[in-house]
Amino acid sequence: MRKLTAGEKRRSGCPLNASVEILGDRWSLLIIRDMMLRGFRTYKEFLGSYEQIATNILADRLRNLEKHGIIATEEDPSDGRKVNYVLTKKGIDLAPVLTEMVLWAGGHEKTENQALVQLMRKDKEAFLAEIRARWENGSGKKK
Amino acid sequence: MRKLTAGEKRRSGCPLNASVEILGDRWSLLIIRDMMLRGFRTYKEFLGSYEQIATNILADRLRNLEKHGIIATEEDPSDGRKVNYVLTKKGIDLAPVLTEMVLWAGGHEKTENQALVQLMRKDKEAFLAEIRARWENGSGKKK
DNA sequence: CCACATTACTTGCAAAACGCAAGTGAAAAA
DNA sequence: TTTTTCACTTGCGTTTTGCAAGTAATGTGG
Repeated sequence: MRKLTAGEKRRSGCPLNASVEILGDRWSLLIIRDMMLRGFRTYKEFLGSYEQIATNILADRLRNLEKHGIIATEEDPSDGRKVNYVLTKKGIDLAPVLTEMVLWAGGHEKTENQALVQLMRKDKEAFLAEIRARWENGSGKKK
Repeated sequence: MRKLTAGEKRRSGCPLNASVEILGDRWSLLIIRDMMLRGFRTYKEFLGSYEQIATNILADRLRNLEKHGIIATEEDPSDGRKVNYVLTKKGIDLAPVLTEMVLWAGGHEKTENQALVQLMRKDKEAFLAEIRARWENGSGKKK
């Protein structure tokens, strides 16, 4: 559990408020999604995602997620220009949050990717177990 | 499932993106929390909540939640000044999302109300069933 | 019945966040 | 060695947020 750094003050001690202060914007969870579900790791990959985040916002969000210990950076051993972003344990633990948000919208809004929704709905625990397994062995990539 | 009204365009069809576009701000989920967990129903009660939302933001967020069919308004039979806000089925269905966000922050951030976190952790399904039951019989209030 | 209180807002304005377009510097590729 | 790629930063206009104050409708006490 990280401490709050100097300037930070929470509006309240409520756990939901903490989540909302850290993740409550239009981009942070989409970045997590791209890492968790699509195996994205680089700035360029995030920029290529369908929702078209702006470059400065992406840089800001990555900084923020790292500051909160949700992602970490690694330098690419084979390419000095690249920065690889990876989920930490804290980041992987957001899988149930993402899942419930997908299920909620999948059931109440007109959305695509109903295949994913069906998969999650059919066996939520198996789905979560697979994500955890993928990240436990380092890569975050599908086998 | 509601249709998108004229001016609205989703950045993508991803269900997570839909959730984030509807609920991804610093206040909407706190309002849902106050309704779901504390039985709040009026503008004044929301204003009195610990996080101190501004009056114009509250009005805007309530409008938005109603527009998305997450809450509904009822006029108070005994007091013509009051407007009672209640969760719809779609709103109640956000309970798992709230729960997972509470559990995540409860486990990874320094927060208060660990009693709630423990309760959710110990038997998540029972907790969700109780919330649904409370709202099924109309009131949303604890017995 | 009349003054005052309460409820649910709206309005105005300053500050912060967001988003687009363009630019930069370091490393790799041609 | 020139060009391309990658991960950003900077400038600037627009939108959102947040504070303070105001308003209209309804209810209450004397």
